[in-house]
Amino acid sequence: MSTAQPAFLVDLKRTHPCNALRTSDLGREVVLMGWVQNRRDHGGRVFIDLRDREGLTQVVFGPELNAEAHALAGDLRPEFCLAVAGKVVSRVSSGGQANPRLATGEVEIEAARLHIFSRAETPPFPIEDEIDTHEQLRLKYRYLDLRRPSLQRNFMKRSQLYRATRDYFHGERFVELETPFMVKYTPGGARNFLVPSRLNPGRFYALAESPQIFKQLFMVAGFDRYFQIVRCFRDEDLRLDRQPEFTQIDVEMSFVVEEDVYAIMEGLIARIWKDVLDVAIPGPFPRMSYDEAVGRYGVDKPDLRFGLPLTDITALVAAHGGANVPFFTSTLEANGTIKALRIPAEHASQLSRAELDKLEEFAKGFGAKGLARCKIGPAMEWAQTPLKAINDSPPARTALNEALGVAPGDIVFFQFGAAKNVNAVLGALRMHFGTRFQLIDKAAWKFLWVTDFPMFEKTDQGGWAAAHHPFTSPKPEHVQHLGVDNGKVQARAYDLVLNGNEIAGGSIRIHQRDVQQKVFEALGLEIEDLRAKFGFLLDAFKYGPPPHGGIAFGVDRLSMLLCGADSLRDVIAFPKTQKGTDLMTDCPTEVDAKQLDELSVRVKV
RNA sequence: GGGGUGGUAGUUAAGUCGGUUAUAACGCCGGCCUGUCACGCCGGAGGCCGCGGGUUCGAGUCCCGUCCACCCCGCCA
Repeated sequence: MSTAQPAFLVDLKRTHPCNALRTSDLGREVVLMGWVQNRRDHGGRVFIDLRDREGLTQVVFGPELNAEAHALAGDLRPEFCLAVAGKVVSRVSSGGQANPRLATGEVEIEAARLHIFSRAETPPFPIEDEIDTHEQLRLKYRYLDLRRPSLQRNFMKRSQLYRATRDYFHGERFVELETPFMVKYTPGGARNFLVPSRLNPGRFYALAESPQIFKQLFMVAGFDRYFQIVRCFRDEDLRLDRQPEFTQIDVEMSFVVEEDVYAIMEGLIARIWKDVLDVAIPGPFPRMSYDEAVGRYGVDKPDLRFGLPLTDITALVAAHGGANVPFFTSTLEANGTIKALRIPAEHASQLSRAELDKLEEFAKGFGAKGLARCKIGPAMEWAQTPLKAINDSPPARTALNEALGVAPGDIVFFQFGAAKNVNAVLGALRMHFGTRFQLIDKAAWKFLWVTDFPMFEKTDQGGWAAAHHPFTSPKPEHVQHLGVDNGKVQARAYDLVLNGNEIAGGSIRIHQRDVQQKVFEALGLEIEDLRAKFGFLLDAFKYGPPPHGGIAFGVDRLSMLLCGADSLRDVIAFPKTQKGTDLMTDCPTEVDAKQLDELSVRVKV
């Protein structure tokens, strides 16, 4: 009986992982442990593929090799966990063929002993890379999903990413420091998860959205260079690339300006790409202002792997008095923006009438009222378009054609109205076409620093909110506008963008109390309010705060890009669903009345 | 808060105009097989058609509601 072989694990240790053996190991006595990938039973000859996180090795059983093991091998089923001891032999010399698709395909193990550690029920889905299973099921049986080689590769890469990060920062004299997860609740920004305090009835901790203030206090404390790989929590709606708890590489440095931060982070990226993918990422990365990014690409995180830039034609149209084109004149009257996206003829010709019509629905999904377009005719006239009145104003048409750089056969898409909506729609449309026309080089790594962000954004209530966060330093030359003309103030903030994804964001912080005070005031925060919320920070800044700045990377997104994964859930071991539930543990749950009572919490539902 | 897609055997899917016993593939179970590697051959089992109502002689199919998962908008300082 198999259970009567306790020698395994005690005096028979695993000698190799399952991807290690080659013809150079022929004749060696080895012990492998792992899971059954597959069994091919020919009666007098039984083959199994034994799998561990490294790979596969074929094991062969035969009555003349070991009768007991051969008999037991008949019982084996996928995902049984077992140990095999035997000799490495050549498949060809043993009368078979090599399998060129396996790293270990020239050899096999002749099983002299077999020990079944545990049997397995039939798994709900096969443990292999190419599975076509609803994610619901994968999440319920996450421990089986995680057995799949592709996910194991992802997590081994993520582990390397962590190692590269720690190695790099320690080499640059950063100190790894921890900050609390249970912190003071501050309204504004992302919603917080709350933790009731049993010892302080009626009071709550918040789970930290980020270690922002604490890392600044590390700078006040003189740690100079800090980093941390840290979990953060935000109670916002979820997406493909957003989880309620996520991980950041959090960084803060004293005595730096923007260029110092860029240089250190470019070094980090180069190190990570070298160590994880063995790819060289030369710096420095290109820079682009927020205005240019939004102007040319419609978004503050442009994907530079392909072109298709947007063109703002508002001024040109205005210069021609709207050219008697209804959409143009009404937009000008409303002080709106007019932008265009040109699709060159070579791509435009692929678009059927039906597809063009469907694009309008696509645009509406991003807030468009419609999607005006025109086709450039042989004589450069605007055809098939609600803007056909332009053809009655040849000078205006010529000027626009020139600005757009169009040629016959091109199709141009237009948006009119508030700049924010115009950019959102055309930016999304541009990305759509990038994919649709396969313009995106999948192997490219296009890094970009986006700089010169606005300091504030208008809120729906007509007030101002911090675009980054309220500790971001305004540009010194803009401090005079604080509270006077907030829209003019630019921040010393920056984002690192990779292939159209924001992978990091940060800023040079305010270290002068008076400037901090002015920013708070510009945001409309009351003084007492301020003292209550951020008094400790203002107090800290009384005691010689150094100039400082930092950045935080979204590690999950970074891992996703490094792994080429389609979803954040493929690089987070135990992710939540879009409703924030865990299908494996069935969480969150209700709690019993006694527990609630102890916490002085009453539940309304 | 809003829009979209999906839920039928263990899994992935098909299921026409509402009509007989709900199909297929893979998987699973039993048997045979000494060179397979998507092994092969023979045989077999397996269904709350997400859930709850309704219409109908009759519902997987039509209607209403609801739950779950996924994608997107809003949201994410």
